[in-house]
Amino acid sequence: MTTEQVVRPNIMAVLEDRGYRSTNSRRSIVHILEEKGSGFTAEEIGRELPSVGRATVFRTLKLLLEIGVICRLNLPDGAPRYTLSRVEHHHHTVCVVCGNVGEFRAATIERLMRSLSNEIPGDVVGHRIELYITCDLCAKENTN
Amino acid sequence: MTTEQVVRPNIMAVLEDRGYRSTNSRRSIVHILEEKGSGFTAEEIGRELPSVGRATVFRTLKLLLEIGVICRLNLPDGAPRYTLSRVEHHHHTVCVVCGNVGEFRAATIERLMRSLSNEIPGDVVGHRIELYITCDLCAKENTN
DNA sequence: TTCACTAATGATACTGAATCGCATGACAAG
DNA sequence: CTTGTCATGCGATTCAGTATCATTAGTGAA
Repeated sequence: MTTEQVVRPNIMAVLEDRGYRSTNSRRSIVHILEEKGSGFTAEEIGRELPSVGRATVFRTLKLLLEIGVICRLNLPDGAPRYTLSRVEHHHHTVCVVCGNVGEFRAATIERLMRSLSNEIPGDVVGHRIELYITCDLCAKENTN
Repeated sequence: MTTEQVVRPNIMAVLEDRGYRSTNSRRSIVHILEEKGSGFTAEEIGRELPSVGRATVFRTLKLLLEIGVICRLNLPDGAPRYTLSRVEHHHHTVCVVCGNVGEFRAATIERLMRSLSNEIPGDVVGHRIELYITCDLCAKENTN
């Protein structure tokens, strides 16, 4: 019985609905994820859960990736960062200074992509958009 | 004196203009790049140039990346692929079946990105768009 | 509750991509 | 040709992720 505010469907429930077992390791990993919310690396998770094996962290992240509750982001440098996905289909903003990751949706983008598919040879099956930004926090720190 | 049709500025010249030396290794790597054009991996280059050290291949690719004559693409799986950049600013199509990479430009995208920057917190400093497609060739092979 | 089946785990070794450190070698300016 | 230094190749190393496998612990049925 916790007081955490879960803003999204219970991830463990999603796992169980798909026939995956609710284990201690998975619960604690998911718990960390919900705490961090975005921009975490596999390494970080592992460091915070020394009792959980390295392989299990990767296995679980892979699993969550497959069922679509997290996304993997390949930044230009550094280890890939994972982030909880709040909404079904979305894109990411990445701060080029601090590496923080945000999400956004824009219907105009989706419309544009659809219309673009006529000009592109082949069948468009998906797309990925990343906006590189300097977030307000980093911008402020720079001017000081 | 070769008969190759160089569609873009001589890469070696760009390197030299920046004060980098024109060496055998760099020349042969650049030569392969111009031959392949797009969608090559570092591994492939290395395989075709056994006389050139592994590290040198990566160092050279990194160098070319920095001066902007090639792009690195992080596909959902597999090693990153590099491609010569024909034009200043552009985006990529990646065939999810064969991994082939194409380039495209669309003024509408750039306009949209500009207008989007109002809705995004922070300063937008760049963007990256990848379209995942099944190319005509792969589509044809699948129906057979 | 107990049981048995099997998915999941942790430890460890391994892979493949990329980088580092360093001694040697090759450029290019004089 | 000489010289300073940039670039190279080699081998060791890092780093993310995976494979293997014996052991553990969920789970559904009895």
